[in-house]
Amino acid sequence: MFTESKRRNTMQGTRGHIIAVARRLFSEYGYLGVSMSDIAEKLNISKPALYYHFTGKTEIYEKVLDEVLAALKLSIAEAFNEKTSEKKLHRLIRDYLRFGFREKNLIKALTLKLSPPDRRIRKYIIQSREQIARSIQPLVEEVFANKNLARIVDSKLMTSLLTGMMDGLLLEQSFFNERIDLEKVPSQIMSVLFSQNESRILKQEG
Amino acid sequence: MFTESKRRNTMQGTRGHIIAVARRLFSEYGYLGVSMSDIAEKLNISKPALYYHFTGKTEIYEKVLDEVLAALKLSIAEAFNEKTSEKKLHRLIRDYLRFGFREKNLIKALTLKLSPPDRRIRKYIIQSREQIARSIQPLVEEVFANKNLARIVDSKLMTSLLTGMMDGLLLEQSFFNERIDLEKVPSQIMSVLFSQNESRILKQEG
DNA sequence: TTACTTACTTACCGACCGTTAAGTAAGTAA
DNA sequence: TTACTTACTTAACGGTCGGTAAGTAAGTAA
Repeated sequence: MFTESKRRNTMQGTRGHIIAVARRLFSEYGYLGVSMSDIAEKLNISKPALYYHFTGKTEIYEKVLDEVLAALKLSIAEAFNEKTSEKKLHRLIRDYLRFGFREKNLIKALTLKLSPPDRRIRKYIIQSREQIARSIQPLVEEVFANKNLARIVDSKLMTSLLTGMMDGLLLEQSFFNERIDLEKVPSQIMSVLFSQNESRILKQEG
Repeated sequence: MFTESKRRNTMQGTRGHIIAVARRLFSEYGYLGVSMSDIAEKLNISKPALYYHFTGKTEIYEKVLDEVLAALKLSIAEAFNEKTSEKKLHRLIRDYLRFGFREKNLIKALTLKLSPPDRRIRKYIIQSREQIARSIQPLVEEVFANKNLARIVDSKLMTSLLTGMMDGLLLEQSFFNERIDLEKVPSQIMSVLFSQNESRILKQEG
């Protein structure tokens, strides 16, 4: 029989370790900034061992993206558990920023043109971003509905401005090393985007 | 004497060509995505010829940044020629977005960690970004001064949100290939950021 | 015990990286 | 003409890249 305990390294376990380590490296240094040797070294295994588990660098990157984007989607879904629209959006902003801070360069790196074999990764990222935007937009619409701004800016652009703002903050923050204050900034973003004259939308949620 | 006309390639002329070509390439593919061979090939000269004019890749990149950032600063300075604060800011936003579109990956690429010899480039970029932020902030303050928001969000964060928003839009736009509509978007950004109940701040400027 | 699979390792491949050494044709200065 | 400088070229360097071929120790199945 297959005695799990005596096996020192199971296929699945090692794959998981590789992805976890690669995720940290790619998030920090970007796709071009991380070599297969870097990954292997961090794992204390040989470079070719990586090719036992994956077909190549591209596949590893793809699996890392799978994991990360799944986590982001989950995080967004959870924000919908909050009670009011405002609280939902507030939490979504906070979690998005938190996420973006951890995975700094993972996606950003891919905006750079890549060699042909990596086009499908690009496609995959674009798809994922579209999905994310689509999941945010209804929420923006809700919060946004009864404001006067709705006559000037449609909710799609508004969503775009919101995600843009968040991405931009993350970009800026990766230059200067000040961390975004997740206690305050989400509220302030909401004030800026959605407040009219009076703006006492939100405290923190418990 | 020095007969300029018979000389086929003058030092300065060639340097200028190299920088111009390198600028286009770095803007499109980022620092790591462009090799010295790429640059040389586009110029129809040999790779070592580049080392006659520059000490290395780093210096070329630095000169490209010099040129580009000077252009951006000039463009910002020109925005201050407009008459009202609103028009100034409107034009600044438009020009910033236009600029960012052209130089997509030039600066973004540098958010990725670089090898030690390139640290100074990073430093240089950070400095430049700080300068730019400082030049925008007073304008934000002006437009922002008599709005209620000023009590909730300070002008520094507001500036940060503005540049963040613009950078984020550019980032997003580099994923999907839709161009930003420079006729409309700047006004809409201003509406979102600065409008209170009534928002008829701006048409276009002639 | 024997045959086979799993999970690696060592050694190496060709391509390309940024960079340098050495040579050279053309132009300039005396 | 001679000596020198300018603006390159060809050839090659050591290093690293992503990827592969071949061998191997340990575990499993009969």
